[in-house]
Amino acid sequence: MSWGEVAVGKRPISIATVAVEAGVGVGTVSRVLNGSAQVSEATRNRVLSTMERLDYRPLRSASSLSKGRTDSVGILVSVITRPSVMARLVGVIDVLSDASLDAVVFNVENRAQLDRHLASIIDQRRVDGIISISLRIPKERLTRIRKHSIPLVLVDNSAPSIPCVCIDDVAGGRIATDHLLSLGHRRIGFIGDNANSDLGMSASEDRYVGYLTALEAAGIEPDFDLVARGPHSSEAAAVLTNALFELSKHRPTAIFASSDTLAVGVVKAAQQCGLNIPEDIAVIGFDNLEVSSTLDISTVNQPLLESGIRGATKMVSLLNGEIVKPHREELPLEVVPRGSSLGNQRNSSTKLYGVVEGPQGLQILQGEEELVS
Amino acid sequence: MSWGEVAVGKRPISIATVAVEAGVGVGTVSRVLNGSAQVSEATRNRVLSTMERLDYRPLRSASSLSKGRTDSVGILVSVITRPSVMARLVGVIDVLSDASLDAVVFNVENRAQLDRHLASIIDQRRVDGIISISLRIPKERLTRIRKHSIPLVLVDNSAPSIPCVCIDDVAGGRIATDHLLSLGHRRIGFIGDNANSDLGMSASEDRYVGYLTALEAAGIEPDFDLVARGPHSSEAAAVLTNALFELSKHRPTAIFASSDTLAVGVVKAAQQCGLNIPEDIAVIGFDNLEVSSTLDISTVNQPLLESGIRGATKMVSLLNGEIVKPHREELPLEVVPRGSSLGNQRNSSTKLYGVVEGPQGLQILQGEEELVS
DNA sequence: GTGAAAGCGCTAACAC
DNA sequence: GTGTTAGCGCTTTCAC
Repeated sequence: MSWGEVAVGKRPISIATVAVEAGVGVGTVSRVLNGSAQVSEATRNRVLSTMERLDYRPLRSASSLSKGRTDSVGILVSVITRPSVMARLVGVIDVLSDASLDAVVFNVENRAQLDRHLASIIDQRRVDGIISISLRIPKERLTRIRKHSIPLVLVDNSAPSIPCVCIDDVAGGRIATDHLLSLGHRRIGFIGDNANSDLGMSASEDRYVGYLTALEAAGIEPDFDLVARGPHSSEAAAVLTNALFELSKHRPTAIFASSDTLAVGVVKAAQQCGLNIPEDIAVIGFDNLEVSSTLDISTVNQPLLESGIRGATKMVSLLNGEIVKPHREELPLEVVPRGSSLGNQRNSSTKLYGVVEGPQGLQILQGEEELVS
Repeated sequence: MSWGEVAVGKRPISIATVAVEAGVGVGTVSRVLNGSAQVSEATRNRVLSTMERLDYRPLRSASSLSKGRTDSVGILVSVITRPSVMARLVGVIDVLSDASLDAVVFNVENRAQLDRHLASIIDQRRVDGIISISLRIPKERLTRIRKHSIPLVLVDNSAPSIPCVCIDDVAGGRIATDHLLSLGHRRIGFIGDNANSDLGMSASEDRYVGYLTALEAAGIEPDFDLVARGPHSSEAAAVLTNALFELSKHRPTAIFASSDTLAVGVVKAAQQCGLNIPEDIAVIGFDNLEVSSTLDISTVNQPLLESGIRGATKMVSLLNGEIVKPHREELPLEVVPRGSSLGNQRNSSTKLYGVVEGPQGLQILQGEEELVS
C-alpha cells in the first residue's frame, strides 16, 4: 500500500514510464515511436535505449484509438479451400503486409455467415476497410457501407461505383467454347456449378452464358441434354459426366467445364469409360490451376494472384486518401491449349530443374537455396 | 465557431452522445453494449433505440484499450497455398470466429518474414495470442514470447512445454512404408521435400526417418539411389521420379512420396514411362488430399481440419484463463489404401449423388439446397 | 527540439 | 439500477 510499491506492479511498461526513465516528456517518446524527424539524435538514442532496457512494447489499441484508425483491413472470403480463392487471398495478404496493414480474415460459408460477419465488421469499426473476395455484398449492407463511407474493394466480383477487380466471365466462357469450336467440335457439353444465389458467386453461370453465346455465334442450337450442374467437386463432375454420356442420344465430342476442378472429374470419368482424350472427347477447364497443368488439361488462364494484388493495392490507395480512378478493373483472360483438347502434346516440364546427387539420394535445388547438409 | 455548431461536426457518434440523447449515463450505455444483466428492460430498450436512431457504432480500439485485450489472435501460416495448410487454417479461423475472436493472418514465406512478423506481433501487442501453423518459432522469439507470457499454440509442430497439436510424422512414414512392404515390395523408393531448415518444416524429413525405420525393421538395407528430394510440387516430383528410373540399376517396385502433391507427380511420371500402376510401380502418398482420392492414390490420412480446430480450441481456452492440460496432443494417422498400391480397385464415388433433370440440363443437388430457378 | 496537457471512446469501480 | 468519475496508453496541438 505504501507509495514505493506502486511502480513494482506487473503492469506492462507504458510510454509514461519510458519518458520518466529517459528523462524526457511522453510527447518525445511518442515522436521517437513514430519516427518523427524532429527529435535530436541524442534524445532519440537515449529514448531508444531506455525502451530496450525496459523492454517496452507499445500497445496497438491505444495508438489506434488516438490515431483514429486500426491499420487493419477485413477480408471476406468464401470457402477458402478452393485453390482459386486461396491464390487471391495470398495476393491480398501480401500486399497489405507490405503496407503494414493487418489482414483480418473472415471465412464465409453461407449467407447467414456473410451477413453476420458483415454486420460485425461494419458495426464494430474493427477495421479501416473491407475487401470482399468472390462474394457479393448484399444490397442493404452496401448501403450502410456507403453511408459510413467505409472503404470497400471487390475482388472477383463487381458492383456499380465500387472499386473492383474482376474478369469477364462471359467472355471467358466464350473463348473456351470457341477454342473447342475452332477444333471442329459441334456437340459441346457444359458442366458447371449449381447456381449459387446465396453467396452471389456467379462465375460458373456467367461462363455458361458465354458458352451459349459462342454456340449461337457458331450457328449451333444448344442441346440441354449436354448441360449439367452440380456441387463444386471433381467427384460430382465425374458423376455428371457419366450421366451425360448415358443420357444423351449422341455423346458430346467435347466438354467445357466451368472450372479446372470440374474438368478433372470430367477427364477421370471419360478415362473410366475407356474414352480417349481428346480423340473421343476433348476437355477444357477454367482458371489454370496447378492441377490442370499436371493433368495436361486445356484451360482458360485468369490472373488469380494478380487479382488479389490489384485489389489490395486499390485498398491501400483508398486508405491513403488517394483517388482510385478506374472503378472496374478487368484482368485479361487467355486460352491455354493443352493435351486435353489438342492432344499429341509434349508434356514438357515447364520449369527447368537440375537434378544433382545429394548426400542422401538425388536432389533438386530450388531457387537460391544452398545445399545445407 | 459558435457553440451551437459543435454538435454538428462529422465526428461519428460516441457513447457520450448516445447517453445524452437517451437521457442516461455513459455507464449505462456501456452496460447495454456489453449485455450486462443489471439494466432494466425499459432503460435498455430506450438506449437500444437511441443507438439505432443515431446509427451508433462502437469503436473497437477504444474498448480494447479499456478492456486490456484485443479479442483477436495472430495466425502465422506458411505458404498458404498448400492445401494441407489451408485446411488447418480454415479449422482455426472457424473456431476463433465462433468464439468471437478475430483472426489476423500473417503469410510467411521465408525466415526473414517469419522473424519480421513475429517481432511485430510480439512487440506491438496487437493480438492476444499466437497460433503458428506448420512453422517452428525461432528460439529467441520463443524466449520473448514466454517472458511476456503471450499465449502460444503450435499446430503441426511442437516444442517443449508449449501447447501443440501435431502428428507423429515418423510413425506416419513408417506405416506408409509398412503398407508397401506388406504388399511384398522390397525395393521401395522415397521422394520428399528438400530439407527446409529455414522455416523448420520437418514433416517430410521425419517421414523419411519413418521410411528408413520401416526398412530396417524389415531387414532391408536402404538404397540411397532410390531416394530423391526436391521442391514441393508435382512437376519436381515427376522429374525426380524419371531421374530415379534412369539412374538406379534396378528400378524400385514402389515409391513412398512424402505428400500427395508429390505422389501425383510420381504417378504422372510413371504413366509417361508407360509403366502400369501398381503392377510395375506402386505408389503411396501422405495427407489424404482431395487430389489423392481423385486420382485413386493410396495415402496416409491425417486430420487436417481437425488439427486447426483443436489448436484454436486450445487457444480459446488459454485466453479464457483455463488450464490447458495435455501440452502435446497427437492426432491419429491411418493408411488409406487405394488403387495406386492395391490396384484392381473399384473406383466408386464415395458420396451419393442423385442426378435429376433440371430446367436447363442435368443437375446434382447439394445438401439442403433447393432448386431455385 | 522538447514538455505539458488535452483529448481519443470506452470500461469499471464506486457511490447513491 | 443507474450516474459519476477515473483511468486505459498513446497522439497531437500549443507553448516555449
